[in-house]
Parts: sequence; C-alpha cells; structure tokens
Amino acid sequence: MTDQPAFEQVRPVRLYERIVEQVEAAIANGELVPGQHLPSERELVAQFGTSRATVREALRVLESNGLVRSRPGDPNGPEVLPFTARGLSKQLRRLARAEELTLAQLLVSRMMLDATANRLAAVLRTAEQLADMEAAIDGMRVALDLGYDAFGEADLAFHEAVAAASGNTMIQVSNEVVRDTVLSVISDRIAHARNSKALMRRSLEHHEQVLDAIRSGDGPEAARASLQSLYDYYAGYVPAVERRALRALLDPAPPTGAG
Amino acid sequence: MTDQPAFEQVRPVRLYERIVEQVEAAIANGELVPGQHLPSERELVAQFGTSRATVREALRVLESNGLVRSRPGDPNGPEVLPFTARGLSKQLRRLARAEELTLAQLLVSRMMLDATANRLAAVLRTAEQLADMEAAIDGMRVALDLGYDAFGEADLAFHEAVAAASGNTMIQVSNEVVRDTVLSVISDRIAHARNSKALMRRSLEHHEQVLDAIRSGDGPEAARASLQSLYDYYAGYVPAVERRALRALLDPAPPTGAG
DNA sequence: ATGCATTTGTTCGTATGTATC
DNA sequence: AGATACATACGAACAAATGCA
Repeated sequence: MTDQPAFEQVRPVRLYERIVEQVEAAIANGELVPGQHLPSERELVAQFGTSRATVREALRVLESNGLVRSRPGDPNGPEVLPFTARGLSKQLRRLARAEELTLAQLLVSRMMLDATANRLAAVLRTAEQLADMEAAIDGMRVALDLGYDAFGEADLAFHEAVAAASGNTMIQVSNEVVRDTVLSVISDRIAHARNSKALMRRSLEHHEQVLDAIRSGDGPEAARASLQSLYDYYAGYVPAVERRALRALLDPAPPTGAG
Repeated sequence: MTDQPAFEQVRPVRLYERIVEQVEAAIANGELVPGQHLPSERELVAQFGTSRATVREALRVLESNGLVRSRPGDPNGPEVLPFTARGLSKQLRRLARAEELTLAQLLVSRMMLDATANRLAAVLRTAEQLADMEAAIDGMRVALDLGYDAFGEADLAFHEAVAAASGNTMIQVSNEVVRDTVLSVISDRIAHARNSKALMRRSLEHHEQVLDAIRSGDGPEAARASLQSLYDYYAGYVPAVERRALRALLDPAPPTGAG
C-alpha cells in the first residue's frame, strides 16, 4: 500500500517562526494563561538558544497579533494578554480594504449574523436579557430628540443585548467586528443622512418589531424583521447589481413569481 | 459646545510599529501593488532612519500578516503579496479556541454559515459553479463503496463549491474554519460511526436535495435542506439542553403549537 | 520617597549562506 | 563561473524605563 513517497513541499522556516509557534501553542493549550508572564528576553534567549534579535522578532509578531505585550523595564517579562477581537477586526478591515470584501458582502454577513442572533435570542433569552433590550429601545426612543450620536449608541446597545442573549460567542464577536467594519467603510457616505429624524423613527419602529417578536418567542419573525430593517437602512448604499445577494436573504418565498 | 477636552489615552508607540503603519498604508491605498517589491532592508534603513534590527522587526510583522515576503539574497527586496484570507483564518481559529466554544455553539455557527451560503448560491451561482457541485455529488455517490475517507472528501468538495458560489469571502472563510474546528472537536467520537453506509446514503440524499434546490434557484429550500441535513447528522452529539439552539434554526414555523 | 538592579528599546558591527546578473 | 548585493543570524553595547528594596 506504499503508493508514492508523497513528499511535502519544503520552505525555509525562520527561527523566529518556530519561537512564535511554540509560544502560540503554549497559550492555545492553556500552559500559558492571560495574566501570566513569559520569561525575560534574555531568559528566552537562553531557553531557545538563539540570539536576542531573533527572540525579539518573535515577540514583535506575537505582540502585533495581540497575544502578548512587553514593556520596557518590566522585570516580569512580556505579559500574556486576554483574548480580544482586535486582531480579527484588523484582518477583516484589511480584507475589506483590499476590496476582496465589498460593502455588499459585509452587509450580507451582517444580516446573516444579526438575523441568527435574533432568532436564537427569541428562544433562549432570559428575563434579565429581555429587560436589557427593552431598556435599549427606551433609550432609542428618548434619543430621537437628542440627535444621531445618542440614537446610534442606544441602537448599538440593543444589538449587543441581542447578541449576548443569543448565547453564541462566535456570532456575538463576529457581529461586533462586522458591524464596526461596515460603519468604517461607509461612515463618510452615511454621515449627511444621519440626522434625518424620519430615518431614526423608521429604524425605531423596526427595532420595536424585532423586540416584540423576541418577547413573544417568535424566532422566525424576529429574524425576518431584523433582515428587513437592515435592508431598508443600508441597501441604498449598495450598487444595484449586488443588491441581489441582499434580497436573497429576505423573502422566504421562492422567486417563482413575477419579476 | 466644548464639552470636555476628551483626551486620548497615550501609549508608547514603537519605532517598528510606525514602519509597519507606513507600509500598510502604502499597500492599502494602492501605492504598493502585489508583485511590486519594497526597497532592500539597507535601503529601508536609510529611508526610515532607524537601525537594521528595527526595520527587520517591522518586516517580520508584515510577513506574519501575509502582506510581504522576503527571501535571503533577493536583490529585488521584499515582495508585496496578493491578499489572502490566511490571517483572517488564523484569527478566527484563535477566537474558536480562546472562547472555548461548545460544540453546540460551533454547530449553530456552521448551520448559519452553510444555510446562508446555500441560499446565496441558489441565486448567484454560475453554470460552471453548478457543474462543480454536481461533480462533487457524483463523487459522493461513487465513494459510497469506497469508505468514509473518500466520501468525506467529496462532501468537503461540495461544501466548498457552494461556499465559492456564495460570492462572499467572509462566509467562505468562516465556514471553512468552523467546519475544521467542528471536525477536530468530535472526530474521535464520530470515527466509529463513520463507516456506516446507511449514514452516508442518508447524507447523500440530503445533499442531493440541496443541489436540486440550488439548481432550481430556490434559496429558501436550499437553506432549509442544508439545515436539516446538518441537524440530523450532528444533533446526536449535542447535549439535550443545548439542542434547543440548534432547533431554533430549523423550523420557519413559530413555536406556538403544542410542546 | 530614593536609588539600585534589571529589563526592554534601539543601535552598530560582523560572519555566513543565498539569489541574481 | 564569479562577483555582487542580499537576508539571516549572532554578539556587544548604551539609554530609557520599570519594579523592588
């Protein structure tokens, strides 16, 4: 059964990469816990048997990925950081800028994430989480007269309350990151339309629909309403050809009808 | 209207970070295009006015983020790379590990991603992409008699064809990562059941349903069938209490009926 | 509150193997 | 095939920053 040797392609693996791998592995499997400290640079030099420059290159990479932080003069050595979504956010933004991710793609992702979070929240929410959502909606209602900044803040609070109630960290974090990325991509274009009170009122109505559905435990309706809300709010910024993808998420009815 | 000064937090910004920022910016705004080359390390030392080690730390960070690649002896200098989703994939994997996602959470994410990809693919697929899916299904059919390894491979090919046809890089990459993670979590438990021909046949039927829906452009049906397929295949491995979340994604009908 | 020992940030010099012309 | 310029990696050094006695 010895088919063929099946050699793998080899590429030169730098010393600093091996150090990165070892530290990453140690963090991944729990040997190193956030708050703990790595040995000092010179100690690492001894342990890895390389020069200080090499160790430092590895530390810089780990640092830029948000895994550790080293400060000058700290005798404790580089600190292992708790997880943040900063690296994920950075990569997404990069992807968006490279125009591998169009606004339409980002919005599709956002609709998917938000709709699913709402659907889950309708079933899984606790009374306390429901109260958080209601408080956020109240905040939006009050903020109608305070301008978009306050309104946007309350809006954000609602979506985060829903995401938390979904009980799914993956969806929660992804949604957060995608939401930020969407805003960073079109914030300039959307700025002039923001203060339209009519838009805010409409948005509020949509959110109230979603909340009603969640309150009554109707997941599909919560999902439907949130999809419609996002579509109405953002579709105008998407080129017409790409709007097909957004619409594909909307109607549960097959498109066998008239055009 | 001058509320308060609103000072920002300051933290020491390393020299290597500034270099990274400048190069990233140059790539982001198109000054540097994939295929182009940065000046040699020594030339960069002159331009940035720092030492070699500092420039190298910056290059290592850029390299680990997949933006450039430097080879020893290359007189052209470090090459600017075309964009890949490798960095995003790495960060997503980190999220999955760090947050200690339960199997239920991973499966919910997988169902969400796969259903959306199918829904989009039903509307956006090209003829060629449809052919890829059909080829994959044919492969599954053939592999019924070849055992699970071949079957799983064809299965994977189908899902990747669908993801590609969704036209959404975010969904494609996320789905890939989540799928891998799910398998790595339960591969041991599922191994003994793998070779059940009945299971494979049932899985094939489900996939054929999905393909039919995609072929006829029926997004909602494609989503429904894929959700049902994943649920049937994996729900048994999820603790009963957590199964509620999975079921919440299934029925479009509100749960107002009998318990 | 002060100093001291230690650590990091950064620089310079050098030896070695490599890719290109 | 050789010359040249390059990246990899090492070692020593100094200034600034930190934590602890």
